[in-house]
Amino acid sequence: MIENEIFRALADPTRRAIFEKLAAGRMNASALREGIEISQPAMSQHLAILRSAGLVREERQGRFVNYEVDPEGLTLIAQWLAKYRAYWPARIEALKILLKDMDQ
Amino acid sequence: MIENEIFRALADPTRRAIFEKLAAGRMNASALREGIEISQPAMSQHLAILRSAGLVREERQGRFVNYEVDPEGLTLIAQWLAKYRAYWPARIEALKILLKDMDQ
DNA sequence: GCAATAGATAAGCAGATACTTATGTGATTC
DNA sequence: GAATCACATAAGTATCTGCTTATCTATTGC
Repeated sequence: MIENEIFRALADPTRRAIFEKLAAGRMNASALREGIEISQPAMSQHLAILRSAGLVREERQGRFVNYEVDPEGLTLIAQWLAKYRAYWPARIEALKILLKDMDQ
Repeated sequence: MIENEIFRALADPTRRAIFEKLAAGRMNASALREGIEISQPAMSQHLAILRSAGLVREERQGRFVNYEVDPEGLTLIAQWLAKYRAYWPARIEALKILLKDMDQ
């Protein structure tokens, strides 16, 4: 089940940091390592897990591999979250702003 | 960091099942065990983790302890998700419906 | 072809996690 | 007040996770 992979992937703070960095723009694996203290194999392993969860996708460009956020994973989280909307507080401003953006 | 606790808590499929069951309505720990094959201590441990993550809250009622969904945890996930709204696909129907509900 | 570079994969290991059984704690019932 | 019930906590253990070092694969440039 992919839902399980998504939450497992995000359970690790290093992977969330990698994901956040990717959200700033597509980047190859070496560039991702800058600023995060992490070995090359560890980064490669984290990216494989994020990719398998559908949170990230890759595109090989010569001997570089560019990674970027995959909207599919985010959509699945949004769907999971939507199941519990009965419990959300009346105002979640961030989401209101989101919807306004979407309608423009 | 609570964000970390939330994602760690949701990384376990048994805990997500417990959370989902609680979303149907407040329930005590014994009632929660019905339908899920899990020992009493295991349930108690899972509930402690969900509670510590802010996903669930408890209210003691005599010798029973009623658990219910805590909106705080869900709000934090929504905020985390909102950070990446630039990557959401143009239409996430579930969330649109949510906002319409909220405006009424 | 050969060296260098970007990245993936393999194997091993220390620490974390989710379970188990056993026991403790607090409230209820008789 | 003794037994019972609902639940929490403790301690031990098998399994999982994330790291490490070592090695492999694929691409580039000479």
